[in-house]
Amino acid sequence: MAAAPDDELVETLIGVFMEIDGLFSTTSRGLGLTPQQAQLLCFAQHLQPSFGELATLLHCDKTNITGLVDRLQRRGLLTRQPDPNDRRMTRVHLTPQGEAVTGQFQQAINTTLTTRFSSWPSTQRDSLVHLLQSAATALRP
Amino acid sequence: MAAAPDDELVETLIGVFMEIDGLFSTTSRGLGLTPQQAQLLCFAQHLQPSFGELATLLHCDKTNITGLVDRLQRRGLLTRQPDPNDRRMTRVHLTPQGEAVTGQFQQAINTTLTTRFSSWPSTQRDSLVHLLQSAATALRP
DNA sequence: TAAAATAGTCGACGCTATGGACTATCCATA
DNA sequence: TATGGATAGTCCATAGCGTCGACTATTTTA
Repeated sequence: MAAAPDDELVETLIGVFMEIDGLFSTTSRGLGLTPQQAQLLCFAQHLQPSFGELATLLHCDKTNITGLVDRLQRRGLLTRQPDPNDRRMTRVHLTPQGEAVTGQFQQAINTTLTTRFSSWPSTQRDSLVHLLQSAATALRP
Repeated sequence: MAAAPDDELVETLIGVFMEIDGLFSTTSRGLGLTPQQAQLLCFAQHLQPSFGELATLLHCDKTNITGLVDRLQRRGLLTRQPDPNDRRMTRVHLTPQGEAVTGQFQQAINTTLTTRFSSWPSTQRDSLVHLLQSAATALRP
């Protein structure tokens, strides 16, 4: 492959991406959720996002959100709440059951991820956190 | 959130993951491919993977690969080749046209990713590469 | 007040993903 | 060497994802 330095950065970034992708898929499936559903629930946990906000957060069309929310609402994990300030908007609120399963998902991700890094010395972990924070802002255009 | 140090690592990892996820989606869509199709083409570029290998690489069931390959074959981007050593297996080979579009995809990812990091000094880039390589192996169970 | 922009919904269409049943092939080992 | 078990791919049915275009209701702006 004879990777140039830049290609090496790209390559490792994608390697980490694919590992986390797999972790997200298997973890959400284990809880009876699709990855998209799990991601939506995580976004709805602290904000009460509107449908349009969910569409931009999930990088998809707004018409997709309708069905996504329908299925999660049918299972009692969230509710539609009208926005008091703008009657065009609908906001998504998690039910207690939705909070529970979202917490389960996050905890599962958290424990597998932290156990994977448990052998790392804290100095190495700190420098990775620091570099990843810069990388995340660099990646946002 | 008052994140503990470990939660901070998880949080930044997921932040980077989601940015790359969005980049993959928009880039593949721009070339008329789904993200799964683009990923399959990338895997088929240097190896000639069997269907089962593709299934594990893409973290999905083998029954899914049949249709995925069907659609890419119908568009002339790859061919099915019987394995000479094991007549149960079918291997996937890219056509020249498939090589071309795969190269376009990779180059698009590559350039946007490297321009995002263009302002980074090379020492910082090197240490990120080094840490990410360790992280990728740590993430593989 | 009329025109333009925004928020969500619906229907049609194709792609993704799984599970179960099926065929063909390979590989033990009796 | 036969036969039983494992493996590789396919097909079907079903559910979910994702987009586009058209539509209604509600703001916003001119």
